[in-house]
Amino acid sequence: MQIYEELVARGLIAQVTDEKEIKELINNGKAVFYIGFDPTADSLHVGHFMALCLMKRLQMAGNRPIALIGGGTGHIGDPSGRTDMRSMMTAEQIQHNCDCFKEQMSRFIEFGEDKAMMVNNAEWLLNLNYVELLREVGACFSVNNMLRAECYKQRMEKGLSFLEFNYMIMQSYDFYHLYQHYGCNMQFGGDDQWSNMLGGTELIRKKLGKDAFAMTITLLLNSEGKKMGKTANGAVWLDRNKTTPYEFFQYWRNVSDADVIKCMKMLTFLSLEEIAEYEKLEGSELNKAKEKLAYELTALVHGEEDAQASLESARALFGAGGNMDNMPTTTLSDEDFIDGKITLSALLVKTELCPSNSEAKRLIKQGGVSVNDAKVTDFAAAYDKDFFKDEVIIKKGKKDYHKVTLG
RNA sequence: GGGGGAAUUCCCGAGUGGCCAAAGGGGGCAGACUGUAAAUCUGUUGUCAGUGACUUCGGUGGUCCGAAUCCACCUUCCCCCA
Repeated sequence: MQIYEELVARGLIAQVTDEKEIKELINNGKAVFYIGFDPTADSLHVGHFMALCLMKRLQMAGNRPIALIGGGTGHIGDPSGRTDMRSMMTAEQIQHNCDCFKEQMSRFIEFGEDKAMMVNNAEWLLNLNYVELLREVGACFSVNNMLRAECYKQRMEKGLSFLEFNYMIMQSYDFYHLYQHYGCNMQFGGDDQWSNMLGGTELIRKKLGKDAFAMTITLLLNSEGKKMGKTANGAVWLDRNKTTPYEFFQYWRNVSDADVIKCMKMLTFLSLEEIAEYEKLEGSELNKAKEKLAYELTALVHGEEDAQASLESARALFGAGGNMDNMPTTTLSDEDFIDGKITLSALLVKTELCPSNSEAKRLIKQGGVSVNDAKVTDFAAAYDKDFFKDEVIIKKGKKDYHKVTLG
C-alpha cells in the first residue's frame, strides 16, 4: 500500500484539489509540501499533532516537509471557524509563541539539510509594502469570490474586520512565496483551511501560470461532532507543563467507544493490520483498545517512559496493584495546619482538587470525596498532623486522585 | 457622517425599581447505573467564619430608604442610511 492509499484508509484526507496529481506526487516522493501553524498559544495541541504526524508520514515516503510558523499571519488572525474576532496578540507574545512552537516541533520532526525545513512567514510578510502588495496580489483576488468562501460566510452575521478579511490573502501569499523560493508545490492543512488554501493555488496559477495543489486533513471530530482534543479547561496541550503526561494519557483512555478506532487510525503509527485486530473488539473489551491508544499517543508525545508510567498509574488507580508514584502530590507544611489541624475542605482547596471552599463543601456533601478509600460526607472533618505520617490518598469523584504528604 | 439597537453570572439567554445571587437551556461537577465508554435518572453550579454577610449584571458618576432595572457621560459591538 502506498502512502496516498494509506492516508485514505486512515481517513485522514478530507478534500483534495486534484487527486490524480497529488497521488502521483506523494507516492513518488516528489512533493515539497508545507503546513502552516499560527502561533495562537504557547504550546501546540492535538490538532497540530495530527498535522505533524502527517508531515512525518509523508516524510517517510520521501517527500519534503516545510513547517511554516505564522509569525506574520499571527499578526492578523485567521477568522476561519470562528464566530468572533480573535483577540490581538502583541508582537512579543507572537514571538514567544513562535519560539515555543519551534522547540516542540523539533521533537517530532527532524529538521536539517535535505530533511524538513522550518520557516517563519514573518520574514517575508512583515516587510511587505501595502501599495505594492495591492497591485501585485490584491488584483488577483475577487472580493465577490472571497465573500462566498465558507470561512467568511460564517462571519458575515457577526461581523468581520478588514484585518481578518486579509488573512486569506496573506496565507495565499505564503504559498506563492514558498512555491517560488523553495519549489513548494503542495499545501496541507486542516479542513477549515480549505478556502484559504485554494486562494494560494489560485494565486500561483494566476501569477505564474503553474499548478500547485492543496489537500486538507479531516478534522478530528468525536461521535457527537465536536472537535476532539478539547476539555472543559481548554485544549489538550502537548506541553507537559500545561497538560501533564498522565492527564494526556487519561484524555485518550477516556475517549468514547465510537471514537477509539478512528483515533487509532488517524493519530497513531500502528499498522492498519494491527488496528484491524482492535476493531474486532466489542463492549468492555474496547478498553484494551483505549489503553493502547492512550499508550501509543503518550509515547509519541512524551516518550515511552512517561507512557509506561501513566499506564501504571492508571492501572494502580482503576485496577489493582501497580505503581502509585506518578500521582499528583501535595506536600503540607506547618502553615497549613490551624491549631494543629487541617479541614478536609481546606485540603481540597490546597490540592487544587477544588477551586474554592464552597465548592469543596458541596462536593463533600454530595459524597464525592474519599480519603484513603473511605467516603467522607462530613464537611467539617479535620485531620491532625499525625494523620499524614503515611501518605494520604484523596479521591475526588471517580477519576481524580491526589496524594498528600508532610513536608 | 446620520438614525436605531445591544452589553447580564463559564456560554446562550430571561429579568425593566424591592419577592434577584438573578428564570430557562447548554456546559461543568457530583451521586445512581456501568466497562475509567455512551445513554438515562437525581442533585448541584458567585464567595465566605454559611438559618447570615459580602461581591456580581460593560465602565464611571448620579437619583432614590432601596438600582441589573431610572438619569448623565464614556467604552465596545450590531443593524439601517450615506
